[in-house]
Amino acid sequence: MKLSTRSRYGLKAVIDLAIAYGTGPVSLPVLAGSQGISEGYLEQLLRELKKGNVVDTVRGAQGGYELTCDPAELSVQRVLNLLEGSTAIVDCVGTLHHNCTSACSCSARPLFLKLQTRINDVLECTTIRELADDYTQQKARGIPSRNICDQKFE
Amino acid sequence: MKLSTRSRYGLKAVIDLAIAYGTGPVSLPVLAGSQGISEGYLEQLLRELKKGNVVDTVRGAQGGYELTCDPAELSVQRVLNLLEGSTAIVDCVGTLHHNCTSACSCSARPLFLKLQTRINDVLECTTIRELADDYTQQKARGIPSRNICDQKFE
DNA sequence: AGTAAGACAACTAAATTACTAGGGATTCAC
DNA sequence: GTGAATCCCTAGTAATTTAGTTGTCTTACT
Repeated sequence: MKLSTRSRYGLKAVIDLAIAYGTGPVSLPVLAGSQGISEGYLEQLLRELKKGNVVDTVRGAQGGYELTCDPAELSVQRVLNLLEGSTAIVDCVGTLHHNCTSACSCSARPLFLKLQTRINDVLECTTIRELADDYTQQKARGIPSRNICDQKFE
Repeated sequence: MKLSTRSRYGLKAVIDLAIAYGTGPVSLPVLAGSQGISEGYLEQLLRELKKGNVVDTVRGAQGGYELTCDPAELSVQRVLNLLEGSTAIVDCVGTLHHNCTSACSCSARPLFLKLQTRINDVLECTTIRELADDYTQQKARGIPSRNICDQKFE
C-alpha cells in the first residue's frame, strides 16, 4: 500500500512549482536540488506530468518547468494519477471498471470500495495550492531546510 | 498504492474462517480451493497470521485453521498489518515513527497524514465479522460462485 | 500403520522500482 | 553564430519485491 518514490518526488516537485507559480519557469537542477535527487530521475517524472498536461516546459537557456494551471484548480488526485498510473488500491475498484465480473462473489469488495471512496475523497478535495500554502506558512514560522522526507527508519 | 495479492488472498481466507467460526477448523485445501489459489502460497500467508495470533491451527487429520477470536473483535487493520507488514502509505507516517526528522520541511506531509488517518479509520473500524456477514447475506440473495476477484482488466 | 493434515525452509521466475548514462534538440545571451 | 543552458528521449541496469513452487518433516486422527 506504499506510495512510490515517484509519487513522492513528483508531488513535491509540483508543490515547488506551485510556490513559484506566476514567476516564470523553474529549471530541473533547481527542482531536483530542492529534494536532493538526481536530475535524470526527476526529469522522467516531470515528463509524465507534461504528458498529462499538468506542467508545461520552456526549452533553452532560462527555461524550465511551470504549472499549466492555477494550483488552486489542481487536485492531488490528478497529479498522483499521472505519477502512479492509478490511485486504485485494487484494480477492480478503479475508476475505469468499478464493476468486477466476480464482484458479487468477492467477500472483500465492500471493504475495498469503502477504502477507495475515502482515499478519493482526500485526493480529490486536496489541492496543490493548499499544500503549497501550508508549506510556505510553516516555513515562515521557522525551521527552514531542504524539502526532504525520505530517510530510512527502523 | 496497490494492495498486494498477499493481502487480498489472506484477507479473504480470514473472512472464510469467520464464516466458519465456531464450527471447527477449516483445512488448507478448502481455503485455497475457495479462492482457486495454490495451497503452498496460502499456507505462507496463514503462517504469518498464526504468528500474529489471528489464526490458530489444529494439526493432523481433520485439522485446519480457525480464528483465535470472535470475528466481531477482529479488525481488518490487524489482519492487513500482518499480511502487508504495515498499512502505512509512506514510512514517515507509520505508527512506529509518526514523526519524521524532516517533517517540518516536507511539503507533502500534511497530505500524507490526512490520507493515513482516513485509511486507518476505515481499517480500524471495519471488522471481519461485518465483511463475513455482508458476504453471507449477499450470497443468500443469489448468484453463488467462487470467491474470486482477481481478473486482469484493460 | 497409514493417511490427512499443518510446519518450515529454500529456491525461483517475473515484475516493478529506482535509478543511471548518454546523446539529441532548442533557445537564449553574447 | 557559437556556446552554454536547458529540456527531450531512449536504453540499460541493479536491487527489491511479488508471487509463487518444491520438497521434506512433524503431528495426530482412525
